[in-house]
Amino acid sequence: MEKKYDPSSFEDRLYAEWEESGCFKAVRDDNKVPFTIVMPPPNITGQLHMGHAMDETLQDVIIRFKRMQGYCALWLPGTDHASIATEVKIVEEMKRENLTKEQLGREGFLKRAWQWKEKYENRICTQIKKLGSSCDWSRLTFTMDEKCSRAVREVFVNLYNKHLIYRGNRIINWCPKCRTTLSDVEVEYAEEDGNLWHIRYFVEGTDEALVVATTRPETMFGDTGVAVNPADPRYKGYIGKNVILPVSGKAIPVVGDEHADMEFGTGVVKITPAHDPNDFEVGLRHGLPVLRVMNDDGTMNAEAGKYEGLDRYECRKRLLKELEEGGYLVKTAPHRHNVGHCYRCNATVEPIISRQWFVKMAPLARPAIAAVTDKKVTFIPERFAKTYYNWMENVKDWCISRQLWWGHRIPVWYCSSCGAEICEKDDPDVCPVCGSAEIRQDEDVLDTWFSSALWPFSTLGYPDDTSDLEYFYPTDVLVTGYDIIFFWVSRMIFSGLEHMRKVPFHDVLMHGLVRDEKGRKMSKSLGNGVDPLKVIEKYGADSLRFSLLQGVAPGNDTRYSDAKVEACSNFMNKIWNASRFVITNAEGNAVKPISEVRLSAADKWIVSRLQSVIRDVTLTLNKFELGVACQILYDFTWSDLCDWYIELSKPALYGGDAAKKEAALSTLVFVLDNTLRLLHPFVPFITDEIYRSLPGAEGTIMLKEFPRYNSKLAYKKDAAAFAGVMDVIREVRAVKAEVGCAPSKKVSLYIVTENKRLISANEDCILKLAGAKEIKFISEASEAGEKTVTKVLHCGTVYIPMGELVDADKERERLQGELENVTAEIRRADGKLNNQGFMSKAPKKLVDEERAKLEKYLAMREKILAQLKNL
RNA sequence: GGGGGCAUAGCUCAGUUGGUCAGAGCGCUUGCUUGACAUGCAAGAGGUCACAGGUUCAAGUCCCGUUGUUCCCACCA
Repeated sequence: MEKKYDPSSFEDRLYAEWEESGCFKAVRDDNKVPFTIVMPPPNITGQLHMGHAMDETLQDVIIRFKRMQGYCALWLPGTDHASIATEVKIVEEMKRENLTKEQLGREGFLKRAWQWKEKYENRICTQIKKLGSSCDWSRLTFTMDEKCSRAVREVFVNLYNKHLIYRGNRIINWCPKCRTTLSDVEVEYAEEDGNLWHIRYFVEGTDEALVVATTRPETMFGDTGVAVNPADPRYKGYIGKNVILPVSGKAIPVVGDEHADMEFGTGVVKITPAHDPNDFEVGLRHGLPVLRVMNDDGTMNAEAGKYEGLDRYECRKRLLKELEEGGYLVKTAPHRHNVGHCYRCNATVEPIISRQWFVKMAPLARPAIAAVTDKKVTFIPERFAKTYYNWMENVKDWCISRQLWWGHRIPVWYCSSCGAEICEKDDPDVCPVCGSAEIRQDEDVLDTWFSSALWPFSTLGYPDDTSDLEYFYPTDVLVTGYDIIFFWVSRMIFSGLEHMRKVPFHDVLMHGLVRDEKGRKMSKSLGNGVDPLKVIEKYGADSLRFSLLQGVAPGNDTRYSDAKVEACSNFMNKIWNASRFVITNAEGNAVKPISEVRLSAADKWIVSRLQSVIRDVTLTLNKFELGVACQILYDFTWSDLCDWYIELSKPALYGGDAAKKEAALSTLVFVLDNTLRLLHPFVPFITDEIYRSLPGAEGTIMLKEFPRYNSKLAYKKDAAAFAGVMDVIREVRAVKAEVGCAPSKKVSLYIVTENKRLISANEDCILKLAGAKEIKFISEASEAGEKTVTKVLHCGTVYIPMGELVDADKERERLQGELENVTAEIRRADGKLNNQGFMSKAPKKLVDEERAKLEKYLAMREKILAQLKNL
C-alpha cells in the first residue's frame, strides 16, 4: 500500500477494471432474486450537478449493497432527450452563430440535435462514472432510442384507441418565447408587483358605465362579454344590456355569472374566453364567442386593430395611454399577484385557447391513487404520499403536444382529401379511409415526460414480452428528488399500471435538494453551483459521496460545504492509515481465521462490536436510512476500531507472546475485512483499493459477500465485561489530565476489586492505554498510601498516587462532585422503582435493569463516602 | 385559500415503532513528535431538545394550540 492516501492514483484505474471485467452487468439469473433500479435519466442539456451526484450516490449505495447480498442487481442507466430544455439550449447555441431553426429546417435542426445528444450524453456518462456508479452500461438507454420510440408509439396508439388521448380546443399555457404549449406542471408561479387597472365600459346608448378591473388590459380586444354577479344589487339591472368596448367600439353583452366576485375589484369582470381559463368557462356558459387577440410569439394580432404586430407589453403601454387620454381609465391600483412563468426560459406564460392533444387523466388517476393507498407503492418518507394524493386527486387533463421539433413526433396523420385522422402503430402511406396519398403527419412532438413516464418498462423491452421485463419488472426502488413527484413519479405510476398492469416500483426513496453553504438553492443565476467533478478532483469521489450521505435524512434538503467534504476526506485518510497499520503488521505472518485462534478480551470486544454494526447497518440500509448507516460506520471505524482496538492490539502485537499476537492479527484482519465490506457500498474506491492488499483477498471487493450477523461472534458477556476495562483506562486518563499529570508520566494504579481476573488479564492494555507503569491489587485504601486520587468505578476502585500534584481540598471537592452525580442517579433509579405505575406497567427487562443500576450506584456511593472519610 | 417541512451545543445537522437520546461533524479550551494517521491522539467546556397545554408509569420522540421560518399546490379578474 502507498503510504499516502491519494484517491486520484487509483479511482480511475479501479473503475476501468470494474467496467472491463463486467462487474456491473446484470444478466437474468433464475437462481437469484432480482433487484432493479432504473436511473432517473439525466437531461442531455448540460452537465452533472450536485443534485445528480447525490441521486447517483444513493442509488449506487443501494445497488452495491444488494449486489453484495447476492441479488441479481440491475442498475439501468440512461439519458433523457429533454425536449424543450434541449431545444432551448440548441437554439441559444445557434443564435450565437446567427442561425435560426427556420434556416436549418426541421431535418437540419434534428441532425444538429442528434450531434448535440452524442456530445452531451458522453459527457454526462463520463461524469456519472467518475462518481463510481456501478450501473450496467451495456444497457444504456436514451429516451429517443428506437426501443423507447416504439414504446411511445405503442402507448400513444393504445391510449388513442381507448379515447384516453384526444385532441381539443382548450385554454393551455403558452410560452411566447419557446413558442410552445406547456403542461400545468411546467408553469412556475411567482409573485410580482403589477397593477389592477380600472377601465370604464359605457353601457350602450347611455352615459352610464360599468368599471371593470383587469391585470391584462391588452386582452380587452378579446373581450366578448362582461360579467357581474347575479346577486349583486349594484349591477343586477345591467344584465342583458350591452356595453361598448373602449377603443374598438364593439358592443358586448353583460352577463350574470357567479364567477364575478362581488368583493373583488369593482365587482365587474371582463370576459376574455380565449385568454383566461375561467373566462373560457364563463363564455361556454353564456355562449360568448372566443376571440384570440395574440399571436404565438406574444404579439397582438389583427383583432387588436392598430396595435397589430406590437408585443403584448408594448401594446399594453400604448393602450393604457390611449385609455387614459380617452377618459376610460378610472384608476391604476398597485396589485401584487402570482404570474406564471415558463420553467425553461422564465418568460411570462400566456393562457391561450388552442387546439392541442391531451391525455384524459381521471380514469388513469384512480388506480394510481389506489396503488399507493394499498401500499403497492411506498413513499419514503411517507409524508410524500400526501403530496402525491393531493395532486393525483385534483389532476387535470395532461396537455402533451408541444410545438417543438426535438422529441417524439405525434403519431397522427391527417388526410387532406377526406379529413380522416389516422393513428396507427405503423406509419401509414395512404389514407386507410379514402386511399388518398395526401396525408401529412401532425407537426408537433410529445411532452418530454411522456416518454419518461414509460421509463421503467420501455428500458426493459416493452412492448415486447421480453425475458428482462418478466424478470426485472416491477423494479424495486426509484430514487429521486421530491421536486419531481408530479412531473415523473406520478406519471410512471399510472403508466405502469395502465400499460403493464403492475406498479413500476415498490418503493420511492425521495431525497431533497443539495443547497449551497448558506442554504440557498444552487442555481446558474446565483452562480453558486458547485461542480462535482472539481470536488472529486480535489478530494476524490469517495469523500464527495460520503459527504452527500452523512447526516442526511430521506426527503430532507442538505447543504453542501467544502468543510464537510474535507471532514469526510479525513475519514478516508483514517481508513487508509488504519488499513496500512493492519496490513503492514500482517505482512510476513500467516494470518489464521479467527475461529482458529484464542481471542483475548479486547479481541472479543471488537468482534462483538462488529456484529452489532453489521446488524444495524443492514437494518438501516434495508430501511433506506443511508445517513444513519453512514454514521454507524463512521463511529465504529473511527472510535471503536481506530481509537480503541488498534491501540489495544499494540501490546499484543509487540509484546512477545506469539499466541496473543496471532490472535490480535487475526482479529485485525478479520475486522478490517468486514469493515471494508460494510463500507464498500458507500465508498467503493478506497475499500476496493485497500482490499486488494489484504492477506488472502482475491479479486474485487464489490463481488464479495456483504457481512452477515453471526450470533456466535456476538460475545455479549465478554464485551460487557471488557467495557469495565475501558472504563478504567478512560477514567485514569481523565484524572491525569485533570490534575495536570503529564501524559508521558507513568503512574501506579492501586486497585480494590472483586474482579482481579478481568483486570490482570488485560493488564498490558491498561498500562499502555492509561499511561501506567504498574497495577497493584490491594484490599484497603490505606495500602495505596497518601496523596492519591481516587476513582470509584463499577468494576472497582482505583487509587492513583500523584504525590505533590494532589491537593487534598481539590480531591475532596472532586469526590464530592462524584458523590452528587451518583446520588442523583440513585434518586432517579429509586424514584422509578418506587413508582407503582412503572413497576406494574414497564417491561420487566427495564425494571431489572433499573434495579441493577441502583445496586451498582449504591455500592459506589458507599465507596465514595468511605474515601471521603479517609481524607 | 389548502397542504407539508423545519425550530435540538457557537455553526451545519442526526436522533423512524415513547424507556442509558441528550448525539456527530466543524469551531472552541487544555495537554501531547504516544512504534497507522498532526488529514492525528487524549482530556474538556457547551443544550430546561421554539413556547404553552395534554396523553402516559415514562415524551426532542405521540396529540392539541401558539410563535417564527421555509416549501409545495391552488388562485381573484
